[in-house]
Amino acid sequence: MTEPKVISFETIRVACKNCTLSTLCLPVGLAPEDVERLDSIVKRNRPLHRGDYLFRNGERFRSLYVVKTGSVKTYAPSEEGGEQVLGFHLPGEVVGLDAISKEVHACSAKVLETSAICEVPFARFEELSGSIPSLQHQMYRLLSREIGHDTEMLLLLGKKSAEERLAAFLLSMSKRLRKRGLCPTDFYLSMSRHEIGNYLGLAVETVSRLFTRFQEEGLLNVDRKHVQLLDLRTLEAIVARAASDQHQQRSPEANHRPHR
Amino acid sequence: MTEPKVISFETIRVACKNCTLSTLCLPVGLAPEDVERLDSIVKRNRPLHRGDYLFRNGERFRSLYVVKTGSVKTYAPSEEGGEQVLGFHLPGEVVGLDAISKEVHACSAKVLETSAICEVPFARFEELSGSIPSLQHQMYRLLSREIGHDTEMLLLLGKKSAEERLAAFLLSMSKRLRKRGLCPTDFYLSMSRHEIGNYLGLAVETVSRLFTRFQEEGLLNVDRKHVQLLDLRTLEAIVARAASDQHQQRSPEANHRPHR
DNA sequence: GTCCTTACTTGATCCACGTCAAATGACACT
DNA sequence: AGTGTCATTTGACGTGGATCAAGTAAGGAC
Repeated sequence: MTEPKVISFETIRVACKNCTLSTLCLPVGLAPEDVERLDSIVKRNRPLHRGDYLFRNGERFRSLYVVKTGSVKTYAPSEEGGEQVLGFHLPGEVVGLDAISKEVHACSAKVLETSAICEVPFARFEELSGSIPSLQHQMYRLLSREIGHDTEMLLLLGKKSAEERLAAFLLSMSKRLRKRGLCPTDFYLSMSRHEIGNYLGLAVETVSRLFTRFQEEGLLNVDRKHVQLLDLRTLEAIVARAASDQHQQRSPEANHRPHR
Repeated sequence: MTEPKVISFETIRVACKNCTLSTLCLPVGLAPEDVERLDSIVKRNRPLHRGDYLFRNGERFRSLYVVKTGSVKTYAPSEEGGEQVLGFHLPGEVVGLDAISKEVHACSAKVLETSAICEVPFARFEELSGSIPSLQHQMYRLLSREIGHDTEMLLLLGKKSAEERLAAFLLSMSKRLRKRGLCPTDFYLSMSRHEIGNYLGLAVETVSRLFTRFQEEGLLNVDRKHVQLLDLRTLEAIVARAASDQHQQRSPEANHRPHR
């Protein structure tokens, strides 16, 4: 409110219709006037900084948040500082979807680096989506995609080795960066080794050793938080390996009773 | 059409408004005429039997399925018969939510025992939900709840020991049966040890040994697929234990830079 | 009933990864 | 530059649970 000039500049720059994420975040085929309506309910707060919270565990659910730039981690804290990292959220991704059902946040969302975040008050969004079919459709898809993603993580945590997990994590980052037009082979990790390990169900030491080993094997270069993927092909092979090598269970259910 | 009496009896019996699951499955406060509308799009097929599929991996997504009686497992098959069991679905639970986004089923759903299943064609449901706000709301909540549930599983697979996993699984069954008015301490497991192990990320042998040990410790009785939980309190303590014992990580992020 | 298949159990090893310990390196603050 | 803090790395070791290997028992076909 101190500098109208800045505000108006920001207003233009950040409108949904100009957002570089619009293909990720807006429903395809949304009529311009509907984009306006959506735009009008989205709040654009000042940039947040490392350590800031979007919301905390236990707070009442009010809004969804869309990462515009930067990154956010969500985690379920337990007493005594223990926590389970639930996810890392990159630009274009929505945070807070799990809280819709309970109306209370079951996890906390913390900003990992200076980030721009859009806030979408859910009650208003829900109302709006009732009158814009393609918005509703997009929301169903968004929620469903999140379920699909969690499902992949279940597979990862349930069946894969440490090596496969880290490879999958790196490729996931790579794929998501590519989708956003960022370099998929050369990026900074805004989270610590500790957080990566926690997320993947591994000890920090294991993560560290794997980075070292991957580097020795020429799959990547690491320097601190900077990662350069050198051999996507092999990394993919490592992830895919799980399917064939592992748990070679000769599906005893496959040929169940011929139940004529 | 041979016995109108039976047909009409069935028609009445299975209508949504008479369904014993309605409090689980219908939005609260749905107007009677809206229930009718929902009812009219729901298909009620003949009972399915063990081994039947609701849908398979790769098929085009058309409908959601609601388990009315019986149970269903969903799993992601990989070549050579390996698979990851994604979930077991009890009466009142919806199957297929993860396929909305991709329009193709990424997993298969197989019936574990003779079951009655309602089919809800999604396109028609989606349309309907656009004109019934509370139906839309319920759908958002349903999808969100699924995300929350997956999130719990992530924690389970990422951080908990074999013992904790099995205890959590049994308590989850118990809780869900209780919600449906069924006996929460005495039930049959319609899935094999193998499937339980797969679901929990454990080897069959480990599951078997744990059942034996839990029985020795007086926590439950098992006989084949029949389980009687004797000491819910202790089982809960085992699950909760994870929070305090495990990964006693003194959250290095907790007191991050005081970023004044 | 017998045979056969497959589920489950139990015991004996093995190893991937967690845990413990210590050294090193970044970065922030003075 | 000097110091303290904390992230990361590296090494040594221990263990939970996977894997391998029988043995047992239940259910289905005939």
